Amino acid sequence: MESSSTSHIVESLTRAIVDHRLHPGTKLAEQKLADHFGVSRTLVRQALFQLTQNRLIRMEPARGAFVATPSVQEAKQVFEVRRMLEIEMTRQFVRQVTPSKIKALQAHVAEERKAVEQQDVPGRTELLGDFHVRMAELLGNEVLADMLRDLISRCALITLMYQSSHGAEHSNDEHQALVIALAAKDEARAVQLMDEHLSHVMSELTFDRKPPSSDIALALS
Amino acid sequence: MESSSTSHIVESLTRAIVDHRLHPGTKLAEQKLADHFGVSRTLVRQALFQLTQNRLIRMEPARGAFVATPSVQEAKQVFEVRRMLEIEMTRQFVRQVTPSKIKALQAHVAEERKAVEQQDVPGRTELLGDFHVRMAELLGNEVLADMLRDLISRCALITLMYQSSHGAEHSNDEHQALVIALAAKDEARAVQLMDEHLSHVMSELTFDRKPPSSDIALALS
DNA sequence: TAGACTAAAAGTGTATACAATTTTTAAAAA
DNA sequence: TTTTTAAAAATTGTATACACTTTTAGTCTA
Repeated sequence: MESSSTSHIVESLTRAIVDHRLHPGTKLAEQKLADHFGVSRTLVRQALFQLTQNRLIRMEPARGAFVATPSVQEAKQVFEVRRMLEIEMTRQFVRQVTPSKIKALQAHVAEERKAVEQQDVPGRTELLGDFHVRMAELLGNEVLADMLRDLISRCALITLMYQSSHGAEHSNDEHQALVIALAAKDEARAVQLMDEHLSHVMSELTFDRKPPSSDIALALS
Repeated sequence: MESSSTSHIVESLTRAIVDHRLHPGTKLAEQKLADHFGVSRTLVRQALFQLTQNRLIRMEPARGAFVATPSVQEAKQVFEVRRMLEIEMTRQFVRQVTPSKIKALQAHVAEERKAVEQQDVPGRTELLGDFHVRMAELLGNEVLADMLRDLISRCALITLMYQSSHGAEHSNDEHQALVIALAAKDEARAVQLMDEHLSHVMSELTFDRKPPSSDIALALS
């Protein structure tokens, strides 16, 4: 397209994977990516190595890069780690909640609702994930926010592989209920709601894989 | 040295940083690293980009790579995230504890003690960190273990920047006490001990920076 | 001596070249 | 028709080349 650099490629590919335009298992041929971004393979390669660290792709020696296909076990563990982080995050949030933070979350939930109603699938996926990152940011913990961003990106992959029914409006409702509990400073209830929310997202996964598809040129256009 | 590849360089540099042979702020000149590893800059560069993702190094445009110098704020946030993860990990550990898992942890603590007594500084640092990773592994959550590995690597950097008194034997004692509580399936006490342990490690940090040093050739030999 | 300017040296950012490996294609054999 | 084999094409892994930027060293000036 235009001005680039490794990080631009990383972001673009991440976005494509999280938005489900690139499916698990898709081969990421270096030259094709290089052509698409208008750069040399060198830069593409650097980007791919970075994405390897997030577990969004895997590289097989001499065979190239593929969009990751997380196993059932990995999927469960990712959600388990999210649960660990977010339960404690919720506790802390309640302890240092302020009206402006509640307002920020309410505004976010409203945006979610709009995206759900308009059936804006990529938009609502992003917003539903961002809710959790937003909580971390409002808590003032950027390290936590970064970590959750990574985990949620992986969840987007997992969701695509294993999700049968997409409980989008359901998640939105649960976010809303959580914000109410946070505003009421009801720690026990907030924690319970967050726990149930994550359990619920996870319980909607059906652990029988579907086969992946594979056209990278189209996905990135 | 010998056979290489990007991941070998990543591991070698990670090790050097975690073991305090490379100090925060040290310039990582690409050609020097390339010469040291007997490869071209291409591979070094790929490794550096990967290390960027772990926050072990930072890259400044046109100025090169440096060992990261985490801010006070970042340091506190890293420990906070560890606390979140490890408190919940402790809860779960108690719930699914078995004699063989306790044995494994006891063996680990014994190794720690040996390293502390022999004043094997790099060895004890690694072992004291690995205790936490080991718990995650015994819990069967590899995703969690990976995440803790990264966080603990960052803690090694932070420790070097901000730690005044090294409470190595103290940490070892706290690990030992924790294992006893785990074995007794005393959830409340185990969680409390883990919480205090992390608070304690963090409280030993003195947040007034020291200046970094800088010879990479020596550090890697 | 200290500061500002300039030229040389060193270092980073990107593309390209080429060897080694894998994948594809096509032909031959069962 | 299916399987095997072999050659060709495509792809990855690594090194090198070169433009551009930053750093360094030295010279000139105040």
